[in-house]
Amino acid sequence: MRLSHAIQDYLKTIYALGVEGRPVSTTAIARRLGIAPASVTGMLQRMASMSPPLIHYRKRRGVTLTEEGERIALETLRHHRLLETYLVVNLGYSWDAVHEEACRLEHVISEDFERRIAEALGNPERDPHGDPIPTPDLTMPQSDSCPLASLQPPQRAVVRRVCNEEPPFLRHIARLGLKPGVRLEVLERSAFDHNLRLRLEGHEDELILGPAVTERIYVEVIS
Amino acid sequence: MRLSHAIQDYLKTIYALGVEGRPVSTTAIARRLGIAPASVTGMLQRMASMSPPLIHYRKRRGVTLTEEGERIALETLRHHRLLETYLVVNLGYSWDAVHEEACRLEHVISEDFERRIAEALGNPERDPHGDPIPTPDLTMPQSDSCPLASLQPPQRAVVRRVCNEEPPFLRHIARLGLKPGVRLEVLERSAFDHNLRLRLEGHEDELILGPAVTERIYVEVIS
DNA sequence: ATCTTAATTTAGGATATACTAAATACGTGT
DNA sequence: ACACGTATTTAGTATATCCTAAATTAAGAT
Repeated sequence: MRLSHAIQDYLKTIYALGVEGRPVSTTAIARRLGIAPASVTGMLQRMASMSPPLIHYRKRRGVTLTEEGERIALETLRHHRLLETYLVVNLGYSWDAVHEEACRLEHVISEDFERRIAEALGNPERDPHGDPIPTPDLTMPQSDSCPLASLQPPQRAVVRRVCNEEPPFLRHIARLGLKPGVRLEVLERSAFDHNLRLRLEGHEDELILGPAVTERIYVEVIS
Repeated sequence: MRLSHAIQDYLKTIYALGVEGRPVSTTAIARRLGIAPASVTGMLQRMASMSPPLIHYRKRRGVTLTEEGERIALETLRHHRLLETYLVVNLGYSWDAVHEEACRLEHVISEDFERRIAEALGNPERDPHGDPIPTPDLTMPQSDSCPLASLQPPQRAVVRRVCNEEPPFLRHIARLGLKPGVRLEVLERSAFDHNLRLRLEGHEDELILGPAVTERIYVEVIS
């Protein structure tokens, strides 16, 4: 049975908000999707009473995904991230412009289309922002990156992932040269504002970044 | 203002059925879209009363497109045919598999996406079936092809266009080698069933085709 | 234990897009 | 001019997805 775009978006959202199986609240979903909480309640009730059910719903306790719900969330996420990658690699989009386009395309492409772009890209494991792409059998590649914000001088690390889809943020990051794959060294962490001073590999000048940035950038520490 | 997929489909259909400005009937639209005539009436009324109106609607007389309606029909058709071309040329689809995929994608791609695939393809004027692709300023390329069915021996012609999207039909045509660009010579036209006997350039054996096929294949006569 | 506030759900509507059944208009042949 | 069959429209419903306003529940503070 073909599910609606709206439902696919709900599932993606619940997947994204539900770290380690903890239930996701109505309000959190509403905020993320930009719709009224009351509308979310209605939809959650419907999704819980479908067969098979897409979510476990406990009144006023929040929701978690069923196996079926997670399957569809991952399917949609795979579409999204493969599309983002394809748009950048094969159609010359800049990385800040792909999210919106992929959000619309992800709901309508066929499994055939998915397979073809995956193959054209060489079955990538990461999209241009470094987000892991669910594999064809819908398991999410794991990685042990941590927020840049958690590093201490003089640790060195590689940028792995930028966790914010907003175009202005992404343009800012790109201008600084912080794209996935870039190596960096933390020079100083200031006490109260938690700013980080760091140097990027191959760059002369230093950067100072606040937590609003460093918490969104995930890195892998170089031992 | 962004129009719904449904409305875009109605406009495409009215465009396709409305040869030389003649009004299109409710029933014809319903048949083509596979929905009930009553549903079409409702939608046509809505489309006629939008601002700007998308169609001229005269009760029980049928509808024609307004300038705005035609603009959107052509825009959608441009999307559709560029997508079909892109799927065949850049993603290796066979020509009988692209219609369905393009029907879903055409409603969600951005103008930016349109521009990029057009450029990647070298701004083609025809899709894989030979259908003309509206230009970026939304004029439809004209051509003077005619149905293969209208030829008489010993006329010679080039296949230009196959006017039927059904995958089995397209597979049949491809198996015969009748793709756009192929030259052929009409050897005989039989009197009552209007079968055509013909030979394709570069093929040894002859073909005999009935009107169900020859009326769907458009050719340009070689003088 | 109660009060207050924030989160959530219920109730009642709106819109877009379909449906079926019934009513109406049109065009053709007599 | 009329009657019949076909095309079309109207009327009344259904579903999906959103909304706002009001009611309810839960959780933390006094």
